[in-house]
Amino acid sequence: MSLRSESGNNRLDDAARAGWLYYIAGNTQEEIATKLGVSRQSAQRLVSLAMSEGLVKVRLDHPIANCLELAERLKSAFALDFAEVVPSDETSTSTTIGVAQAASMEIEKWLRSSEPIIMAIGTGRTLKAAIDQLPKMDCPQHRIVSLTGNITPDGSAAFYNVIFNLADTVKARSYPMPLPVFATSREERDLLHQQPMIKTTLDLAAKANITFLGIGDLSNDAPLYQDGFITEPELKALQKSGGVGEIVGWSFDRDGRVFEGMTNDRVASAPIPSREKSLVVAIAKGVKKLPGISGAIHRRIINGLITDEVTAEALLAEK
Amino acid sequence: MSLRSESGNNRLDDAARAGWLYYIAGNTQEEIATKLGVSRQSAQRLVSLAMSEGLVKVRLDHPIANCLELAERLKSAFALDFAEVVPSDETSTSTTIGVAQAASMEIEKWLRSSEPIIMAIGTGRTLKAAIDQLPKMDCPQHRIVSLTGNITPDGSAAFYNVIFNLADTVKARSYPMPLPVFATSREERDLLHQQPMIKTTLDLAAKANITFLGIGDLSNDAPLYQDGFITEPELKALQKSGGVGEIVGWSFDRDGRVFEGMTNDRVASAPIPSREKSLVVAIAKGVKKLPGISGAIHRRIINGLITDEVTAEALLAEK
DNA sequence: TCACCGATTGAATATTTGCTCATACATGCT
DNA sequence: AGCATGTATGAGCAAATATTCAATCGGTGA
Repeated sequence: MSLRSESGNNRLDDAARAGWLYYIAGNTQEEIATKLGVSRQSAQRLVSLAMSEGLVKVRLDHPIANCLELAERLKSAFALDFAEVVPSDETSTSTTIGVAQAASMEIEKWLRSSEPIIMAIGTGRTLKAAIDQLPKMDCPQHRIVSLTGNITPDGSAAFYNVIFNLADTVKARSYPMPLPVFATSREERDLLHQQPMIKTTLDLAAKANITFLGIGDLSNDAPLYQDGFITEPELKALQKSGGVGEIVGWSFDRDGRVFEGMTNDRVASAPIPSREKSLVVAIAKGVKKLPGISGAIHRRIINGLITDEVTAEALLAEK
Repeated sequence: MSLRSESGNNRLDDAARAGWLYYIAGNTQEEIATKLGVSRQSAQRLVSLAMSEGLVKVRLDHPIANCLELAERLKSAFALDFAEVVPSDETSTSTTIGVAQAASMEIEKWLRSSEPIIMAIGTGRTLKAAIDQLPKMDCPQHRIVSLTGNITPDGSAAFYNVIFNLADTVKARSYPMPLPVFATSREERDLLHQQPMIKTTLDLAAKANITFLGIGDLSNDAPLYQDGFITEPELKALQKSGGVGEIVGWSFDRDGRVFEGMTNDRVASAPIPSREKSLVVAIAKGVKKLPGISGAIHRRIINGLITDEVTAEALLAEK
C-alpha cells in the first residue's frame, strides 16, 4: 500500500516535473526525456498525464474568454449548431453594436467559400447593420435569396429588406421576392405564392445552405407595427395570444409555437429553411428581444444565434 | 490611431479566441483555422501570439516532493517564515522562468484575501515577470505601495518599477513613490523623504503586511549598474567592500550586513518592512544571485524566499 | 505617381507530438 | 513451473505544429 502510493506519487511527481518543463519552461518532449532519463514516449505520456490529471491548469485572461464559454454553454443548453457571443457594451443601448460586426464576419466567411452556396436572408435593422459592414467582394458563384417580400404597404421598397444591398456589395446573383411583406388575406398570399417566378424563389429558399435573419419583438413598438406591416389591433391580438417575437413576419409565443391564424395567415414570407439540413442563424440581442430569442431557440425555429454576453447570460439563467 | 488600435484589438481578440479554442477547447489548429476562417498558418500564429502576449497562462498545481522537502529544509535552516521551491530547468539561463509563475500564484493568493491588506513591492525583472502572469482582478480593498522611486537617472519612468502594471492589473489603490531611485546625495535623499506626500507613502510601506521584492547581484553586470543607477566606480567600490547583493537598492555583503555609506547613502527607497511583524518575500534564483540570496537570508533581510531547486540545494550546501 | 519599407500571407519544409501495436516484464494464480 | 492478466515500453508511423522563405499587400514619403 505504502509502496503503491509511493510509486503513484513518484509517477505524479514525474508527471508534474514533465508538465512543468513542457508548459512552463517550454522544453520539447525530447529534451524532457533526456532530463528525466526516460524515453521520448514516456516523456510524452508523463506530459499528457500531467494534463489529464489536472496538474496543469490553463487560463485565458481576456474578455473574449467569457464569450467563448457562454457560446459553448448556449450551444449545449439549447442544442444549437452555432452560437457566437460578443462582449456587451453595457453603456450602449444600440441593438446592433458588436453583433452586427460579428454577423458580418460570419456572413463574409460563408461567402468566401469557393463552393457555391445558397444564402437566405431575412430582414431587420441588425441584419442591415451587419450587411453594411461587409467589404466589397466578388462572389458570382453564390446565390442569395430573400425570405421576405420587398414591397411595403405604401408600395415602396422595404427599407430593411437588405438583399439588394447585400447582393450589390458581394456581387452575387440575388433572388428577391417581388411581393408585399404581408398579403391582404390568406387567399391572396396563397395565390401569389403560386406565381411561377415566386415559386422558383421559394424553392430556392427552401434549399438554402445558410440563413441569416433577425428576430423582432412584439412589444408596443414592435418593428412590424412601426413599419406599418400590421395594424395596432393586430399587434394587440398577437400580444393577447402570448406572442413574444417574430421572424420574417411569422409570430410565435414564448414556447416558440408559431401561431396559426392572425397575421400569420397573411405573411408572404418563405417558410424558414430546414434546421435539420441547414444552418439558420438569428442575429439578436437585448432585453426587449429576450422573450423572442428564448422562444425561437426553445423550439428550434433557429439553430444558430449571434448575440451578446448579457443576453446570453439571461438566456442561460432563465432556462 | 483609432483604426490602428481597432485592428490591434481585433488581432488580440482573434488571438484570444484561437488560444481559447486551442488550449481550453482542445481544437487542433486546423479546426481553429476553419472556425475563424483563416489559413492554418495564421491560426498557428494566432495561437502562438496568444501565448506570447500572455493571454494564455499556464500553471502547475502539484507539489513536487523534492521541491517541498527543499522548501521545508530552507525554512528550518534559515528560520524563514515562508519558502517555495520550483523545479529547475538546468539548461535554461532565464532568471525568471518558473519562479515568476510561482511568485504570481503567491501574490494572487494574497490579493484574493477579502481582508484589506497593504502589499509592498520592490523592483526587478523577476518580479516584473511575475506581475505579468497575474490575471485581471478587482481588489479595491487592498493598497499596493512601492518601496522604490520610479524615476530613472534620465528622467523616464523606471521600466522595472512594476507597481503601475500591478495596480492596473488588479485594480487596487496604488502608492508609487515619485522619486528618483537614487538621490544625488544623502542630504537630498533626506530632504526628499521629508516631503509630506513621500512621507505618507513611506509610512504606508512600513505598515505593509506582505512584501515582494527581488534581489540584485553586484557582479560586473549588476542590474543597478546596467540600468544606470550607479556608476562603474561606485560598483567597484561596493565590490571591494564585499558587496554581493542589493535589495531595492540597499547593498549588503555576504553576511547580509547592509553597508553604511557608499551608494546606500543615496538610496531613496523605503526601508524594508519589518521581518518581525510582516512577511518579506524575495523572488530570486540562479548562481549569480546566490551570494546575494545567501547574505539576505543569513541576516533576515528577508524572511521568505521563492527560488528553484538548484539554488535551494546550493544554499543548503553552503551553510 | 512610384519606389520603398515593414508587416502579413501561404507554400514548402522541418520538427515535434500523439497514437497503435507488438513485445517485455511483473504479479498472481493454478 | 507454467500460465494468464494487466501494465509499461519503445519502434514506427501518421498527424499536428513550428519555421522558413518568397510573394504580396498597404501605407509612406520623395
